[in-house]
Amino acid sequence: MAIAAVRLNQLVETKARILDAAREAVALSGWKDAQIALIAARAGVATGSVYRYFDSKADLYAQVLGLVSEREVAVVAAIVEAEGSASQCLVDAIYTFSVRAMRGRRLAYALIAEPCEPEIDAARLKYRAALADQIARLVRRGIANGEFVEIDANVAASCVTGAFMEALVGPLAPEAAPDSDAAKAIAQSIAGLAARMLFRHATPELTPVSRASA
Amino acid sequence: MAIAAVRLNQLVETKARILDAAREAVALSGWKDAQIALIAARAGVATGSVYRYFDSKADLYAQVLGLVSEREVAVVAAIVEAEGSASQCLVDAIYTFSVRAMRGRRLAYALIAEPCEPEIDAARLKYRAALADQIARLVRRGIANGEFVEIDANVAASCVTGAFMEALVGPLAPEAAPDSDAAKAIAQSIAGLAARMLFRHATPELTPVSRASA
DNA sequence: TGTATTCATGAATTAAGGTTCACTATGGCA
DNA sequence: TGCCATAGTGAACCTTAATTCATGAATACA
Repeated sequence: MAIAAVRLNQLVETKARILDAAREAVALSGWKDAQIALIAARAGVATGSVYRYFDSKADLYAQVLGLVSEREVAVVAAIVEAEGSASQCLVDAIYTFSVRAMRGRRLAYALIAEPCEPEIDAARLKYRAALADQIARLVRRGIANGEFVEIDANVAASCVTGAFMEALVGPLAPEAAPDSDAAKAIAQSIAGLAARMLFRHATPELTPVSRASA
Repeated sequence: MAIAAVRLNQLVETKARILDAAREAVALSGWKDAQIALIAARAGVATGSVYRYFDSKADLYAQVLGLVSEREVAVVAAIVEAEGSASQCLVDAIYTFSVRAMRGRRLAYALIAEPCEPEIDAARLKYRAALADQIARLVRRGIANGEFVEIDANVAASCVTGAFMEALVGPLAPEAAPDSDAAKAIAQSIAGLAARMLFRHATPELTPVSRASA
């Protein structure tokens, strides 16, 4: 039993290694290198082995995208849950998401904007929807306590999500390369703007200092 | 010379027929039917003939996307140029774009959100950029005359463009099917929200009646 | 009418990478 | 030690459309 567990661990580990290799490849040079043979080589396994862990290429990359997305969605979710005004949480969430994206720019670009296969495109839609869901919760809170204008929470969440995602496309593009300070400034503009959509009254401060390091 | 002109016309006409066929096919059932052989049949020419007019499949679809986009960008540009407050023009532009998109829902879905080949994805980015450029002009005007908050016009334009585009994804999806009235209501929500991002003061009326029929 | 040029045809070819599978290696177990 | 189940291997296979091209038809012009 103990040894069977070791064996199971190896399986889990190999799968993780393939997922990692795939993520790294995408983070390094985008979808053009998202080829089974290349990823297998990078993971140190044979091409065929990939198919012991994943049904298909689409499955593999959907899982890669899912893993990375989950992490980002979780970060946003944590900020959404945080205490404080809905307005401030919204600004923080967008700011943090943006800064993190620009920190891992190549991967973020691949996940958000880079032209890619239809299957990956489809997985992206889910990712965006998951993000929008988190934002929607925050929107409802803000509407409930009077901070935000009264509007359909899902429409509002889509608008907010679209706003900051689209605004990131330019800064994330490989030919752009804002340094850390520029990235923070961009993130602040984006967060301030996108959140303004919903504010009933004045704009809150755009200085999400504390949670920004998340 | 006279006859050469006739001949030239036929060439132009055939090319147009292929473009039309491609557009129709996409408008009918999306990118899955965007196949050279199918489009050729639909246009009433042989498969090989398509290659007398287009370098490649990617070229053909880039041109299809370009043609349709140009029209929409032109509509937006006209509203951007129109007299009146920048705020009102912004709301009108977004409203009109949204209503038009939902009127030609399947094609709009394909152009905006449907998972597709990387080459088409790439063409989409240009389309969005062109739209954002128009919005940016309006943003500059609004900033100049004090209607809008002072903010980088390009970032702002991206946010606005992203906001309404993303908000349209849901309503445009094939499984959704808002009727004409519902579509107008959605368009109004979107336009009102997206534009609010920029307003320095109060929200203007969300009743872009006159230009909405454009 | 003859001929050169251009255009159209669509079956055959190509390409590129995803997927399979017959075989081998490994490690647990009696 | 020998056997079995499970994991690994990677070259060969397939699939699916895009693309080509040898051939034929049509047109302009002398």
